[in-house]
Amino acid sequence: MSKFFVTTPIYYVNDAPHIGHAYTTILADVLSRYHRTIGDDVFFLTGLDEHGQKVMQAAQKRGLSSQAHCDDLAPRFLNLWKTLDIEYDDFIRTTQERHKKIVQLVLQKVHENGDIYTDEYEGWYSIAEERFITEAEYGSGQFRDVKKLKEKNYFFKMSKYQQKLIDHIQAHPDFIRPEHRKNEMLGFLRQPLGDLCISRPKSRMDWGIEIPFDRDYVTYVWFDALVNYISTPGYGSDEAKFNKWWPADVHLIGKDILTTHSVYWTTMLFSLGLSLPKTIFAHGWWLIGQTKMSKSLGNVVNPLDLIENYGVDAVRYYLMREMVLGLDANFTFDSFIKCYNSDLANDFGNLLNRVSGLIQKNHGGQIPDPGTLGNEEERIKLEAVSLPARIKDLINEYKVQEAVSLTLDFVRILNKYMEVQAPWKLAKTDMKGACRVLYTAAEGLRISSIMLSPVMPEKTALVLSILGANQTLPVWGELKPGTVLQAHPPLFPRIEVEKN
RNA sequence: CGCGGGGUGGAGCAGCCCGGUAGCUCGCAAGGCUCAUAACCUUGAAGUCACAGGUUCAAAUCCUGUCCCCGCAACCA
Repeated sequence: MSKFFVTTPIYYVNDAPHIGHAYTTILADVLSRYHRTIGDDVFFLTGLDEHGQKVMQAAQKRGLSSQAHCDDLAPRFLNLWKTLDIEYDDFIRTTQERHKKIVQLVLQKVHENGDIYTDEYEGWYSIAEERFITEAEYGSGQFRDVKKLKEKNYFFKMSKYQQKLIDHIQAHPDFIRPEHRKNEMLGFLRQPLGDLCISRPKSRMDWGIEIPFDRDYVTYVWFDALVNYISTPGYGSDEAKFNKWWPADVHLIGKDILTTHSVYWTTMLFSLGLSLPKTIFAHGWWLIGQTKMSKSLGNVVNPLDLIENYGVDAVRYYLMREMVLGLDANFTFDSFIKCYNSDLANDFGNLLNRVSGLIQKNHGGQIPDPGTLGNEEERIKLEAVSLPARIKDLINEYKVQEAVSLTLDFVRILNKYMEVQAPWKLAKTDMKGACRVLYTAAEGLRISSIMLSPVMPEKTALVLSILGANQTLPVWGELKPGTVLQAHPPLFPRIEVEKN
């Protein structure tokens, strides 16, 4: 048995949860569930980033303490995860004591290693936003009341590890994925790397973790947030646990925070002398039409609306089926409906109805005995039993979309098999043949359900319970003849769209 | 010449690394079946594989150039 440690980013508590958050978290959940089904020991970590200026300001506006504000907002994410059937193993909040003390420990260590120094930071400061803005932001001209400001701050010697990082990326082709992101990072690293400002004076912003060697400062986002990946699995608090889980098998992130993870986080780990995560996987964005989803455009899709109407499994399936991991994907209502109707209603759901309907009608509602398999059945069996290994390869390559497609291909093979064998005809002339065909189709359906269970935990559990096959393995022959089928409504009722 | 990815039937994509009848899903047309959620199965129409050269017996696939689209260029999944 091997272990699998997967993380999502910790989400900023002030954002409203949207499809991007949901996507990353569902992806992590699908990978986790998959690894659990093959017997791996899984640790799935997600959580919230609760410090920083925006939180502080929002809390002040509401007349709440910053902590009370966070406590009020955190359930928005927790409730969404519940609705989305997310089975995480730990949920870290950066304001938790267990996290804060480890961040301080980390800062202390990095400081002792000589990787933190003070300097005067000079940059463009936006009075309206109460923060320093980047050169690029300044150049955009979107900020008013901007002035040059000098401030003493603490800096992390990121530059010191530049060459080591380049070497690591080149020596580990799976470290940054997909490959074109790796190339991007190597391109980025051809220029000299600067150091990282990691502090804020409390006089300006005090909602953060106090820097252990200077109480007038709090640490700013990087150490605060990224350290969650090691503080949660026990760094500095539970050595056995930490050694079991670290390094992470994969940090799942959006492509927008690739630099943060592959450069900032990585150099921090270098300073601590810890090993690096095996893979940092940057997925793409969900686009609406051809444009990015954004609050200002007002085109943000709330996953909860879709779930309410079509069920959580359909939404999970669509998100996994439609996006090639690493590339951007288009979210359209139309493609959602098509995906739902063709894959889930017509192919998967309908196969269940065909099989269970015939067994009900001609075989007294009991799964028939297959007798001796013929050539066609052997062919189906071969497809079925080779499926788990093929899917394992795809999942290990993070080709979730292909793994899902492959399973659906098998479902289509089963539909075709039914069509060709026509057990409804056989029942009139060759009862043994009808039994053999229906058993084979039902067994194929069972195995495909198991393969789809990480993506659609609820509906596949339903199918398996209808077949009386809960807790079974994707091995041929686990379906027991004689089992009484349960009656059921259509699994995925077709969505009828009004044509205009 | 900052770095990188891509341009394949009406739509969305795979194939390109390891040259050799252009594949999948959706849509469209005709037929079949009628167990099933008007679902399922078969067949068909539809592609100068961005463009121009080159290598080769043979190129979507390798090389060169051109045009167009997109991503990254330090902090929105």
